[in-house]
Amino acid sequence: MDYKQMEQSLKAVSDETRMLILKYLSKEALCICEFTELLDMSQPAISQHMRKLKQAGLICEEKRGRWTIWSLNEKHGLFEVLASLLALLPEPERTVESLIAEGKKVNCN
Amino acid sequence: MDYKQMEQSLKAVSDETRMLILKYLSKEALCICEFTELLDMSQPAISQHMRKLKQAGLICEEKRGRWTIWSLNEKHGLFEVLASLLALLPEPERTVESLIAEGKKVNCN
DNA sequence: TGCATACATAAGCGCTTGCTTATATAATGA
DNA sequence: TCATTATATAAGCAAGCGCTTATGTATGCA
Repeated sequence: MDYKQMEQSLKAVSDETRMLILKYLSKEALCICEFTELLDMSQPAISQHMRKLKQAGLICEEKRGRWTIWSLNEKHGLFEVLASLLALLPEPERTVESLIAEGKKVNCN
Repeated sequence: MDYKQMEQSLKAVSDETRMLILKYLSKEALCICEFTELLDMSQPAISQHMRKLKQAGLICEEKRGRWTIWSLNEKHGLFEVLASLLALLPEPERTVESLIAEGKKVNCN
């Protein structure tokens, strides 16, 4: 891997919001509207973070109906390192389980 | 490790110049004036990169005479991850050996 | 004592980042 | 068909980044 590529990938990761997004995605695929709930952030803000992660090749999108489902790209050259980084981080307070309990989890299967 | 701390550490790493500095330091301790030669950069620019890496706790300084000798902080929580990241990067074109050959390597022992 | 060396720090400047608000697009459903 | 939903995109703006030049500080040496 060259320096520029690693720089771009690490810059994409080194943001608290995006680290949270990646932490959630390390457990399950999610869509934008779920992140706006989980992170209590505006939809454009989340969309822009997703774009940055996608440009770095760290996540994949899959359009399904109105939703775009995002997941970690396991084929990224830094996937293993990323996984060990995410493992060092605590579980976020707001969980996907609590979303389900509140009936806010989208069912896009 | 909390999110803010990892964000600060990764932000410090995710810069091409600083990745090069860390790559050199993964082999041996060096001082500022050697980096100005190795990276062909101004002294203040290097000093400011060092300050950023030090604030993130990634490197240690040791004052010896007029020189400040910098080395990797092996006790940093991300040291192992950092080492595996640096291992993925190619050797820089300009080597410390070439500095020695040109008589530009400082001997501060 | 005086000058050179090694380094730190500060101000300034152009560029990037991450949010906001506003708007566009595309799919779904009554 | 028309409103709703999910998402993308654009413009604008404050804050941060990385360099420059200028200057301060401490050490070593003649």
